[in-house]
Amino acid sequence: MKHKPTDYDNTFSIDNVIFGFDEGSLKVLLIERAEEAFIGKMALPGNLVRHDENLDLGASRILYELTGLKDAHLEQLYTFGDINRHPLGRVITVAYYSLIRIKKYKLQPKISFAKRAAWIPVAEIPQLAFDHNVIVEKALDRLRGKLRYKPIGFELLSEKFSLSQLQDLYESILLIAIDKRNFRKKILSYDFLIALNEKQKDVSHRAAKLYRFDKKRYELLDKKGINFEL
Amino acid sequence: MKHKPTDYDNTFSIDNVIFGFDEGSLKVLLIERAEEAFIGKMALPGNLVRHDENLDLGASRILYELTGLKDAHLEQLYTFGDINRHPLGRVITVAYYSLIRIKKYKLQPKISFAKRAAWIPVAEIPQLAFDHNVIVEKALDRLRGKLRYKPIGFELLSEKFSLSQLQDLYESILLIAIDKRNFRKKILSYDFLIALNEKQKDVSHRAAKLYRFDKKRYELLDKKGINFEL
DNA sequence: AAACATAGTGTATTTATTACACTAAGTTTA
DNA sequence: TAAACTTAGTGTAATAAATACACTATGTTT
Repeated sequence: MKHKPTDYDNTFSIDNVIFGFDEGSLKVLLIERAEEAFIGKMALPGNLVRHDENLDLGASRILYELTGLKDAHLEQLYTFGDINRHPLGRVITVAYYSLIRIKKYKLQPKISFAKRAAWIPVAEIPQLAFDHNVIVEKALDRLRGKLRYKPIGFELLSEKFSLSQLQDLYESILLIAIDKRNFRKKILSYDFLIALNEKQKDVSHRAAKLYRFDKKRYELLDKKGINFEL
Repeated sequence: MKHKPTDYDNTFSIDNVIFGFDEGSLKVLLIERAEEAFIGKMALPGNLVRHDENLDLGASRILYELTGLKDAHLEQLYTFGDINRHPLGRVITVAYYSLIRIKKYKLQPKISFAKRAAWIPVAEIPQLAFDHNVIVEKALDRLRGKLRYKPIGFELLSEKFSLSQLQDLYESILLIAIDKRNFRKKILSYDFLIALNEKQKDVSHRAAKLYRFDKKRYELLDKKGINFEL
């Protein structure tokens, strides 16, 4: 196989899979590409890493430039490097993922590379550029695995949430049904949820009590060797 | 920051963390480097990925060339890309890991890049080239996490093993003590261990019954949603 | 005031985990 | 050749965790 060098040969890119949860369903942050390759297609917010930039920092920068999001607490997911995954050259991409509260942020691309950014329900993801559908699947697997063993669901809900909202989140991401009483018993038994003196507003039925997740308490339990599991 | 191009700039490498278990302790496969950088230092078996080579295939090829090992069932671990991790240029490395039966293979480097290959107990790993100590730590974390939730311990033991050997393995990798009766009860309850009509030989005490892991049975249970957990 | 929607609560049963100590089968030693 | 040694192998009771299950409470809308 002959090697015709291009600007894209032997480059690294980063692609971010950002999950949010809104209106009862899990969503992914996608951009519409304004440049080749795959111009006009939806894609994960990703771009080339700079020569003088660490991967983790590159991931944050790229996410910010393409969507306006900051402080997303990105975690590395997997690296995709098939020979022909990029039409313009040999580009391997390191995928990162993160969970965020959708409502806290406004989407606003900072560079023209992205025409727009939007939250798309996981069930409605179209065919994406490159191997990005595969990357999203991998991220979903990871999210589902992690959700069971780490108390990360809260990162997707607003600061204050009701137990029913939390249960909904688990049920809709893991695609399982959970008994209400058992769920409450279990999640409260860990003692990392703080009941607030506050209720839901603007609901047309009995308002639910609100809770918040106390990270410090969780870390204490974790250090003691008490492992969360739903 | 100015960019002085070198042969190593913008290249990808692969580093393999291969675990084995022998004489009651966990070991890692290391090579002695015969080329720059870090000539003479111990390192993980790793090298640059070819331009026309997928990452997974590259990992197998590199492992074979440097150690003689084949069919190691490598799994991707993590990608390390700090700017200064490689003294000769910007090289990001994709780490893979695998568990193998030490006794089944003979170590024999196929190219001069590696002066020799050797199994080194995890507790005695010296300072390695590049960021390879960090990579080994990451692989250890992953191994420990996985050992608890997937029946992978068998990949480190010979085909036929006794329950005590298996328990030893868990205890020495996870650094915990396990009750003998409870361990046996639990591991046998999963029904994926087949008792053989065979006993240990060449031991100077009562010989233990041998078992083998039945992968098909495990996969059946897994499909039924029965999750292994030690 | 009745209908509606979601919040909130307890108990009994089943299943899993833990703690715990002796006998069995071989080998080595005196 | 018997005693000492080494590791294999086994069961039960007590405790803790998971499950199954249905009604009342609180507020809103009609």
